[in-house]
Amino acid sequence: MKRKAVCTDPKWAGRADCVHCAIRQRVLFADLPASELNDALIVIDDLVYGPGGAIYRSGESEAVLYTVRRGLIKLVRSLPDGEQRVVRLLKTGDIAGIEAILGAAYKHTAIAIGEVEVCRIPISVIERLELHHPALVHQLMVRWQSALDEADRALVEFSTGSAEERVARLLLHLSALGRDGSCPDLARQDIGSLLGIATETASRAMAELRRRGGFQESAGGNLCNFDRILLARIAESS
Amino acid sequence: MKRKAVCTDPKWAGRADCVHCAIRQRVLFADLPASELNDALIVIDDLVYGPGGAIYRSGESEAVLYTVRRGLIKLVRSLPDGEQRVVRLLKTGDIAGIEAILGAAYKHTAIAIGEVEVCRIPISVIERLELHHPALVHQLMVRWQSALDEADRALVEFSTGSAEERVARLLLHLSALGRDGSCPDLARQDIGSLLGIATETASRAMAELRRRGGFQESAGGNLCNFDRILLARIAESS
DNA sequence: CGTAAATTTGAATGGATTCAAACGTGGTGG
DNA sequence: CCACCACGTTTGAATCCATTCAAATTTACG
Repeated sequence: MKRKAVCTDPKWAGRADCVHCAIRQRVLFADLPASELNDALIVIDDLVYGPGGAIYRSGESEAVLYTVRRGLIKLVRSLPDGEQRVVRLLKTGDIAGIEAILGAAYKHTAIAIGEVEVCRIPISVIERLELHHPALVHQLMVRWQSALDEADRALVEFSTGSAEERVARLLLHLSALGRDGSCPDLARQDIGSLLGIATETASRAMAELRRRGGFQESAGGNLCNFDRILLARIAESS
Repeated sequence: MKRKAVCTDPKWAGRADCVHCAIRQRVLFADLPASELNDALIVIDDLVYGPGGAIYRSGESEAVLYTVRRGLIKLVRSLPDGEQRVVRLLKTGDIAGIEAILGAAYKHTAIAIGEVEVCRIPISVIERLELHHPALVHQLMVRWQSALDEADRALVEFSTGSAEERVARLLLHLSALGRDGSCPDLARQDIGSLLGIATETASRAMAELRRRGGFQESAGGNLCNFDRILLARIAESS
């Protein structure tokens, strides 16, 4: 119901071209032969979401999963009392909504941070490919495991220690994502929700780390020039 | 190297008997025919660990995973600075060390809380059964997903809000595990490490909840008679 | 029964939160 | 083009909750 006729959907960027995909070796179909992919990609769409755009919402079930091609996605989960928390961040190559494979409703709401490009892959494609390619099953397991690793990281690194330690660990993590050593400047509210601290506390910690030379901000509003040694020292100074 | 000759290992309780297993419908082999299991169980051991016993340790790689038959296991992860945190608890039917399927080293240290009985399943058994039974693959995915759910729960419910809220949520969770409405009285240190609060804070919060009638303690040192309505109200009183 | 370990309780400290206000910035409309 | 508003960020100050250190108490166990 979300999907309109192709040309009227502002998010639609085109049919996917898995065979020539620039990040193919990083995604789910890494181990599949090109011949198999041609059949699949007729139903795989390439979508672009703007900042704050919702890829899917908690409780929906669409029988679709998404591969992140570009940008950063936050997975948000709500507490019964209305408070909500960012559970983890998804980067290029990660999968959003993997629980759809099991027929389950989405467990989180997935929101684009900045501009995000994703591939929308129906579960039916996975199921069809799965039959003949055990490698895909293995890839799925790898993805599940790395989601689990990230979840554990969120708990151990981002939810333990003082506010400054947590922010330092987050910056170390983010700065290691891209290859150019820069990373988007997250909203203070998102930082707080991810680290389990108040927005103001996140702002204070960021200001303090910048003042101490832990990082700088580039023209495009990105963070750069991280002093990883300094940040690492702060991150472990319990 | 940990495994001694069968009869000299004090943990060894016998060969597994999957076909007649009392919790078979709750474990990994739920969907497999009995005929297949007979071949497998010759290498599946039934082990019993005492309180504090280590099923495996972080960094080891044994090509073995474990099914929890009885008791509670805590998965512990250490921070670089030496501090350690309980990442999540495993209950009857859960799998410990599922990452071994991917050939990875164990990501946590698994410690028995109270007496714990587990089945020790070599990965080779999984791989052999996997070939002919897609249902097992599906079961594995289900397990991975539920581990992920539990990890998210640890973050959202156990690592958010005031100390009292967290303890109330933990008690609600624990009291829902067994069918008799009782649960083991966790060590205050474990509660603290699981909820990200100090041991003393955990003790104070438990005392306060007991004083308010949130639960009582039975003869066996277990907790019982939970006032789930009261606990739920406390858990959501942000 | 006696020692070690865990739990509980107390009091002081400190860090994070909260409430408020000031500041900067981007966008809209006059 | 500028005024103005909305929104996010930053900063300040008071409060509160959790931590920390310490000691008392209970429990577990040889």
